[in-house]
Amino acid sequence: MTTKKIGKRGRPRGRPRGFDLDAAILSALDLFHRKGYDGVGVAELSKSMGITAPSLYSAFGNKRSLFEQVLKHYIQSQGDWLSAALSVEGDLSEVMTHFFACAAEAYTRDPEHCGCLVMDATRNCSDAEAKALTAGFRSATRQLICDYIATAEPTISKDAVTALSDYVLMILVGLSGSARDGVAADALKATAEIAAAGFVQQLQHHKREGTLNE
Amino acid sequence: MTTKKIGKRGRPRGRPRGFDLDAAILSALDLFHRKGYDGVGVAELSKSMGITAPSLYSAFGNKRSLFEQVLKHYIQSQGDWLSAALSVEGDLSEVMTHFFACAAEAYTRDPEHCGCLVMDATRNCSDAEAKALTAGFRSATRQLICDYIATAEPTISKDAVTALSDYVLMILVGLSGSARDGVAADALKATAEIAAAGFVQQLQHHKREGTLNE
DNA sequence: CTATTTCTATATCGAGTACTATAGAAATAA
DNA sequence: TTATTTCTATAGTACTCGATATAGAAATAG
Repeated sequence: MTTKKIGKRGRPRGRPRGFDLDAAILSALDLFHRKGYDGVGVAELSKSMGITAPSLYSAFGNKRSLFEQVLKHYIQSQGDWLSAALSVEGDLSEVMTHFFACAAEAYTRDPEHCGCLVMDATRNCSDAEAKALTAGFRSATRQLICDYIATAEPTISKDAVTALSDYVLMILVGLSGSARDGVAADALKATAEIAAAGFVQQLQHHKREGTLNE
Repeated sequence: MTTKKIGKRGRPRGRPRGFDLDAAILSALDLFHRKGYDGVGVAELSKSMGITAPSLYSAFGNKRSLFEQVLKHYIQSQGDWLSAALSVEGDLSEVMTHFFACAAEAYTRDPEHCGCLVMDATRNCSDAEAKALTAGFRSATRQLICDYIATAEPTISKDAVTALSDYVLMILVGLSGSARDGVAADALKATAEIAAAGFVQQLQHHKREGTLNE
């Protein structure tokens, strides 16, 4: 993990790396998603990548730093369903109902990689810094949802936005955990619909409150 | 873990055990609840119990068997809120709203032991048999809820009971996981109320279906 | 070519994992 | 008392953990 001095022909000075970084990250993502952070060892990671431990450390620093890069890659690739689900047309109730359905679908799409890496990869993890990494991404997700709700429904109170956002995140935790517990895709989708009904009802409750106070 | 031959005075033959079994199980429960199954080692367990590893193995067999006994103790003590919450007077909607509130309260009552042992202790666990133990208790919980709903509302279809039970368990997973993620007690209680609203609405939907088909 | 840089492979570090063989201590029964 | 049973403590099994020191191989620059 040292900075590379670039030669005149654009290539770094010494012997070039003998493996593909992105492929290695994908390989690590596969394992971290299956087994969680503590469930995977460096030996298994390096073997799955087809490289040796020193090469892994040279390329990624350490296990935690590799996990961080895996998380970022995950957000950019698999995590795109989130922003996509919030980009559809419709009022807030419709969008969030669609959003919950998308979550249930995303969390069960690949039976080998159930649930969400951000939600569940560091559960019962002994490494506090690794837990902080996922916590940061969860916090960012919560902020995203907060902003979306506040923009879509400017009339409801800040407290109401907070409560609804907390609820949405709790549902994501529940859907991800249930998916990892083996709940089937259609069953999870049905529970997501019920969860959406709760959101819609609570939102209408807050909207009534808002108009009463005008 | 051998069977003990009882002497004439009711006490076993040899040297009696020098520590309290129940206190040891409580000590193990404390650690398993904090850190999960894989997060605790036998050395830490025995140290916390104030005994040595051989004494632990003699008394409990192995780590997994100790965990099993801890789980059973947990169900009988902390888990009593579940049956208690289902024993109150009221219609199904009222009871389940109370049930969700009780779950949120139970999962945040002790800040040192957030969430539910059955829901979260074996997340990302490498021991398949330990995972099967918690899965069995989750399955029993689901059955309990299934039976309760079917008894309280005999008119709704079997599929509706299944869908509602799946939803309840998903909410428990979400509440437990969120509690372990550090969501505050009052915030979790607010989300539990929204989740209850979803249950009530879906139940009324199924009841309308039921009366239409009569 | 030589010198330099950087990758890779072997082998290993100390610490921790679940678990146990052995011996001694403490209770019992006879 | 002596013999038996069972607990406890020391020490150690073989294994895995994350991480690395060292040496050699392969690419560069000059």
